Amino acid sequence: MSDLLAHLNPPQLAAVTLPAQHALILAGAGSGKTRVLTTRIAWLVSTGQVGPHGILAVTFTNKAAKEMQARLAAMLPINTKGMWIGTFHGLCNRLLRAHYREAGVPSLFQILDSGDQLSAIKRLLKNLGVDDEKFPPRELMHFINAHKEQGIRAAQAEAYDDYTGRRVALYAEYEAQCQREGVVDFAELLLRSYELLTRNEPLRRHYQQRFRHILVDEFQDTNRLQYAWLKLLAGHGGTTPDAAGASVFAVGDDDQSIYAFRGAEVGNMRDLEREFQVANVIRLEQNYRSHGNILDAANALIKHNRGRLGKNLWTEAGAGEPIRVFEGFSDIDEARFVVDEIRELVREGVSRTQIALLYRSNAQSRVLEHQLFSLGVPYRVYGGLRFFERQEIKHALAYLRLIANADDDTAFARVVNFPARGIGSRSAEALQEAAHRANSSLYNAAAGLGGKPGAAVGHFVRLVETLRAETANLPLPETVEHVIEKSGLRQHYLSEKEGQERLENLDELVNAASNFVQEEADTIANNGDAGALASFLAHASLEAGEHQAGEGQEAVQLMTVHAAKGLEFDVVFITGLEQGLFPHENAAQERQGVEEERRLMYVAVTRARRRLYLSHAQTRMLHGQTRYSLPSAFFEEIPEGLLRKISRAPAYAATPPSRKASAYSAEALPMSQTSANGWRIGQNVQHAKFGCGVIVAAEGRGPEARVQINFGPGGMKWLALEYAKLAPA
DNA sequence: CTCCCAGTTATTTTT
DNA sequence: TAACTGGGAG
Repeated sequence: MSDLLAHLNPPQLAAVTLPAQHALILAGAGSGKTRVLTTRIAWLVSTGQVGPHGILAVTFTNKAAKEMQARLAAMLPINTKGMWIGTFHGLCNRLLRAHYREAGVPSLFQILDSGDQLSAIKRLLKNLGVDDEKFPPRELMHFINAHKEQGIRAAQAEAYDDYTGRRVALYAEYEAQCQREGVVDFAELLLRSYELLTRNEPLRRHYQQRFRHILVDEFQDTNRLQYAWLKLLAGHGGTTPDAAGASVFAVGDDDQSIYAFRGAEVGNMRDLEREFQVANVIRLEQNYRSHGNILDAANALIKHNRGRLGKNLWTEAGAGEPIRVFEGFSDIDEARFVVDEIRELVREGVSRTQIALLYRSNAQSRVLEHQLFSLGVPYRVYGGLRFFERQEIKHALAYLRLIANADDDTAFARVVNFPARGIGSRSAEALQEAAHRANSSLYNAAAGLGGKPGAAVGHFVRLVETLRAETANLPLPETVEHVIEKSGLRQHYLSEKEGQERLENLDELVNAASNFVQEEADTIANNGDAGALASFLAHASLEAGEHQAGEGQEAVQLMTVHAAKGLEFDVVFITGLEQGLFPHENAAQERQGVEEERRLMYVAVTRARRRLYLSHAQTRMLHGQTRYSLPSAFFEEIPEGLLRKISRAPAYAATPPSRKASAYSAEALPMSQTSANGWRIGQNVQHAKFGCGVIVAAEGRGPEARVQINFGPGGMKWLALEYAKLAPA
């Protein structure tokens, strides 16, 4: 046990060995947060304060849950499988499977991922004859999820106007449809298990007494429902706090809260402190990742935010290099600089996997990729389609879902005519119609219809029935294999010209099933083969798999700043640091928007271990138009002394820029972009009220003429030339 | 049913 | 610019 606590710094040690009371750990970037969390659990268990049974550890991502699981397995001589360690959604799934009757869901309920949910909503609108122009499915989905994440059911939702009234009604219809089909979306997993525990007192007491210690990772990312769920499990559910409740150990960093846009409430940190009367707030401020200059920059930047819980990172490592700043005259120029610099670093021996290229939005990767590709630098882009989201995989899973639950209309609609078997839109509509009238599932309607609108529908029903019968006693991997074969999926992709990769993925699905069976052997043994299929399907929905994109080993890493959270690299390039892009212009409108952008920048900066580059471009191709921007306001928020402006290394300076000759001078800008009244796009101007800006766009002539100006911190403004008092700057 | 064209739109994303 | 969607034609 003593080596368990060895090498912990004083605050870390204090956090790990805190008595069984509520605690809030403010863990700065690179301060050993995961280590504290796992060591805390290991310490609690190995000192006999609590059995593995009494632990509940919650994370946001499967990756984090797995890492915690693995580290614990290495620290403790016991089987860690008995502990409840997982994501919010994974744990709720577990709860609902265990108590499906009490929760009012079928034993083999299916989980809709966001794509499935969207198709379910589209189908609902079609069935009800609702105009999807007036009620865009995406918007409705967001409306429904936002309500669920606030713990609000359709019955309680406020209809403050006619339009919202309609949306609430659709929310109610959606709930009914899900219930009928025996499916549950992501938000529903949480809400349903929250309601289960609220309404079922014996069950609630059982879990409240069972879990003695609740540990939460990335607490700043919790939404309201997740917080309420934690409160309930910790015994803070009723008006009378339960004396026998669990101790909550929450670890988070308000400065790294970057998911407000999807419902995260940083305020939960303060609420926890207040409502749980947290006496133990511990700050982990010693950073083991970055050199001093990088931390100083991060600290100075984040100081511009208000209402922080407060934290200042420091390191024992030296100051290190200054932060390098580069200004390109175009996005292409910027990319060229970045790639030249990368090649130089690689030549000096830096591993490409230790170089990260970060950007605010995915579209920015294009130019960078182009440059990397043309100079033959291996790279890997994060994001994009993941394994279980690929269409061939979703198709195969849909067949499996129908076997497990014939009422799953989303799965039915997906594959009833895939591979094509002559069930076109008219048969599909007839089916929808029949199902709607009979208030039954598509599958039942199809079975009841017999063979009337063409034998094809009957064929499909029989196919599914045959598949179900034939796979009833097969082990999971064989079931998957069988379904791929007999559904005609393999045949279909065999004859498709681009089908090769899809076939490989289908084979990979069989492998995934084998691995799953092996890993979950003990869990599955209790539930039988039907249980194995259901848990595999849940696994597929809850864990979409790796962001697979060219597993190239020695490759430069490209990703959005969001995707970089939690990662670290020796060398980091933050690109596109321009006003309007980063901070993003849409954020200026949102409440607290700019502060969230600043936290995003803080996350980006603190990814770097040894060297940090900040780059921006004067012009950039955006939505097919050339945009002119000022450097990001964030440059002003970092002490000048930490920054060093650099220009291209002499050897590369000679490379002729392609898009425009002679950079850096406004005169070089194309005259075709000249607007009325002598003002030019790209020109720097001064405005009495808004200060300095750049003309970004222009329209109209004479007295109608308007120009759009990017005023940096002042935002983007359209001004009529006739009235605006502009002066050249 | 499939293919093609025109129109639309354009932060960030895990489960 | 480019990617995706929906509608219409073959």
